Amino acid sequence: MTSHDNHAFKPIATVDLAIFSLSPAGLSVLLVRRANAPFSGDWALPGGWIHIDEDADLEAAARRVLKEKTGVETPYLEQLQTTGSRSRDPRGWSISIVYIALLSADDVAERQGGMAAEAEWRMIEGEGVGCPIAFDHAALLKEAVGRIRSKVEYSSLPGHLLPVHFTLSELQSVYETLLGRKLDKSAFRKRMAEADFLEPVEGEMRRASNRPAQVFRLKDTRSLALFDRTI
Amino acid sequence: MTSHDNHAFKPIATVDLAIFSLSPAGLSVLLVRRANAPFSGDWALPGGWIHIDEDADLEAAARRVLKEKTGVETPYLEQLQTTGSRSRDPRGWSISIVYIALLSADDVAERQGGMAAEAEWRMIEGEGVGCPIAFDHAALLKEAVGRIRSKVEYSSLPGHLLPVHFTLSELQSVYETLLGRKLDKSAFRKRMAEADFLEPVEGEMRRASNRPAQVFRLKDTRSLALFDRTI
DNA sequence: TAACTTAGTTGAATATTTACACTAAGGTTC
DNA sequence: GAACCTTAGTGTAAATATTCAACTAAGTTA
Repeated sequence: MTSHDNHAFKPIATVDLAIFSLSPAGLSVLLVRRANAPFSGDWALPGGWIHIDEDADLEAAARRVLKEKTGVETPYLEQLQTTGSRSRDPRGWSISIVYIALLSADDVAERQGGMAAEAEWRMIEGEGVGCPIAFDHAALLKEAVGRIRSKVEYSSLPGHLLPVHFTLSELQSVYETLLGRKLDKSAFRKRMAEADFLEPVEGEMRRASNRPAQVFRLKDTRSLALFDRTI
Repeated sequence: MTSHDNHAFKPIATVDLAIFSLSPAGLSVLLVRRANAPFSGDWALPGGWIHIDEDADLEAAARRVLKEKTGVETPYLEQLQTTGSRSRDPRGWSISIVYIALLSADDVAERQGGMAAEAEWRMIEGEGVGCPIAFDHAALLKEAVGRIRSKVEYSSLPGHLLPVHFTLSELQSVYETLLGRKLDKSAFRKRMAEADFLEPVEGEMRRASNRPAQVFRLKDTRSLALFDRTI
């Protein structure tokens, strides 16, 4: 290519994932305990090398890592950002391509067995988890949490954390939990209707000791719907 | 680290830039002509290897490339996305970290000399330039143009393409050009005032054969202001 | 069957947006 | 220098959207 071709820099490159799910009190992220140096024994975001033979592209690598750690194959997945520097890994100049994955509560419930050993869900408190984590993963997690909280304001993001089937009241409740404030029921329903990302599951009603509620599902589990305005 | 440590994959990694400026009819992007294989002689987004000794982190690498190609040191710079795949470069599995840079019209005017030879401004028409470009750069450019057009709707982005000093009418005109539609003057001025990213240059007025206009500048040339709603 | 609970809708008061007209401040023309 | 032209900048009334809270609906439980 250029004169640089001879000493073309090949960095250490990993794909790391901030995998989120919903716990009753709010957002949780999946952490794994590192088995080897550096940071052996510390908690970290799950990640791994790109497998040149196995992975066709970056997103495929992210899906592979996700499947290895959780057993889940069809999450909502989006690229967050890439960090790279001389100092973030003691082994040398390294790059991390970070993805955000959102797991449906159904996936979390079903795949308890498929979870990697030494993996653990940790509640998000404020901008991160309460304990130190390896590398610059605390900063990456902070970015991820910021992106998620921001997108709750103007997208269908919370719908991707619920079970496949849910009611409007359940959806509203997740928005309220993630936003940390109450929403008006009628305004909320109007926004959801406008954004047009839900479809009723015909004939399915959630029954309790009161008026039954219509059950809905996402029209598209692979992409977010964006609102014209904040919720 | 893990058993992968022995065959830790080290991809080809470059930092590539979509450098935008304003021409009278709209947005332009800087392309360079490739001197070597692959795609020798083709136009491409400017980019380069990471210099392990010179660059502390990815953004530093992007700034270095930008300075080499344009002479500009203080642009607005933001990371767009990272692509990586087996097939995007014939030399093997490769990664490109793509940045968007916005150049002030003053920078473009002043640094005509500092520009790299074999570099050229190309008008954006629709989603890209009218001619084929190397690698997957057409797709990257399309993403970059999409991000820019989207951010015009809810941010101060167009202000970073103007000369350092400008009037509100000039700013509105850039918004209109990039959006492809006319805006209401009074609503536009209200948005700008709310967003609070402009400061008047005291005593400076743009004079013509009509009422003089107050001259403004950005309060912060390194970051975008985001609006509460679309413009 | 009355009471209770949550689902889902309606509507009046309030705030925001939009469209457009208006005033302001120069230079230019005659 | 007065009338006129052009663009800067502001004001306002009508239309639209949001907010807040009450209302009706449909089930279970006592």
